[in-house]
Amino acid sequence: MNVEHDTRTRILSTARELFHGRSYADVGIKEICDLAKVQKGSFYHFFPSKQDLAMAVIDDMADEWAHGFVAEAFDQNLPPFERLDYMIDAAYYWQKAAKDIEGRMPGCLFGNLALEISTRDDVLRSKLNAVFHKASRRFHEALDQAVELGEIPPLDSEATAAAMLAFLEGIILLAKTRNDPEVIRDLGPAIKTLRIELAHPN
Amino acid sequence: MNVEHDTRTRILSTARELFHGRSYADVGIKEICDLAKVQKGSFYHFFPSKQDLAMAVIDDMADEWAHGFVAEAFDQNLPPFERLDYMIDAAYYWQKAAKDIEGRMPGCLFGNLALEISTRDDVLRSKLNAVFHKASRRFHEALDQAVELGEIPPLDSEATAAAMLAFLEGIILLAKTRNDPEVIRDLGPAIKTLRIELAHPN
DNA sequence: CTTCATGTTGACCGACCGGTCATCTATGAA
DNA sequence: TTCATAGATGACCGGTCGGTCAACATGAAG
Repeated sequence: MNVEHDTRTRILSTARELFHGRSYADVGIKEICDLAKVQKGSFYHFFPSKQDLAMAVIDDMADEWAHGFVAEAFDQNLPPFERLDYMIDAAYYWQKAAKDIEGRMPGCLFGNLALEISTRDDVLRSKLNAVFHKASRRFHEALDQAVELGEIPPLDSEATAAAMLAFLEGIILLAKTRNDPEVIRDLGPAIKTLRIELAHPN
Repeated sequence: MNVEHDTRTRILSTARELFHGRSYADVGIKEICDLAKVQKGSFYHFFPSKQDLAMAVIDDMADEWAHGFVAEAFDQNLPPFERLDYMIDAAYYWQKAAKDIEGRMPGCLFGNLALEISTRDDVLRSKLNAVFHKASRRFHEALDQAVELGEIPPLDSEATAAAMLAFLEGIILLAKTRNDPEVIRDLGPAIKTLRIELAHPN
């Protein structure tokens, strides 16, 4: 039932917000429970450990992402390169909205978590790696279609896709460090200029 | 004297290693003291707080960086675009060496700290921002020289420089998440394809 | 020999950490 | 009506956190 899982959902969304806005280590279970109006024992009824919570948070966010503006941006009806612009725009507006409300740019939850915990927790690292891999596939698709349509010459679309994702994460990192979402808008469009050639056989 | 500052130096380099290999929040002062063979009271004789330690660590690393392989990579005698290749190579070999020794990729200390603490500590954030700004100046210089030499058409060299730095941070992030330094070598060279055009007056 | 600054020592502080647990309540099937 | 199960409660655990402090060692200047 809905009510049964309501507690779990409240924990999940509260944790996601806090992890995103601060960091994994900096947010305690007590704080999550207080904000979600859940008792600690209740928390551990749904999540065996903080690590499990993090896993669930990543899954949750990845789902919402995939079915949300990522699905919009990578709409098959859009010309491939417009999807890139859409993605940059979406990132910009999201970060800007967050900053307008909270005064600071949270950045990308996945990027944040990846840098914070991937040296400490291999399970979470590989989960985040999977999220990135899946995201990179969208870029890959778009690039292949752009080649098919003759919009760009053939290239190593898989590597270029990964490079584009890296660039996206990189500008979000820089923007967060400057606490200025405009960085995303200023640098973002350069994502379309990234190219990795096909390795030619020798 | 040397010996007088030896304790401070030991704290500093131990903290740098631990922060780089794990994270700011995950490393306690006790652990730093134990590894550096320093008493806790002694620690607080040199650093008023953990935040001050972080500041010193960032300064320390930024100095070593600037006078180390960054100075080498951006050697004025190298052709501008070869400096970019050099920088990517240096990042690759450094991360690879670290992984071979410790089994995991530490990534970029500045990037790690930036994503972890820039929403929590504005002082540290702005210090990290300054480090990035300084690093971006090297790219800027190289780009301006490439234009002067007629190697590339004129472009918005400041924005492109920032984009290149973002890309570098992005591929290190991705590589760390995949725990595979090869990502840097595979995607890195694409840094040379990044371009942001000059905004034309309308 | 005294004074003073620089540094060292380790016990100590309250707060908080992630996590446990016995106990209680609500619900719905048999 | 009974009983099992899912969930809620909050006290409690050992350990660690960042940080403090009074006492003490050392060595150079007067």
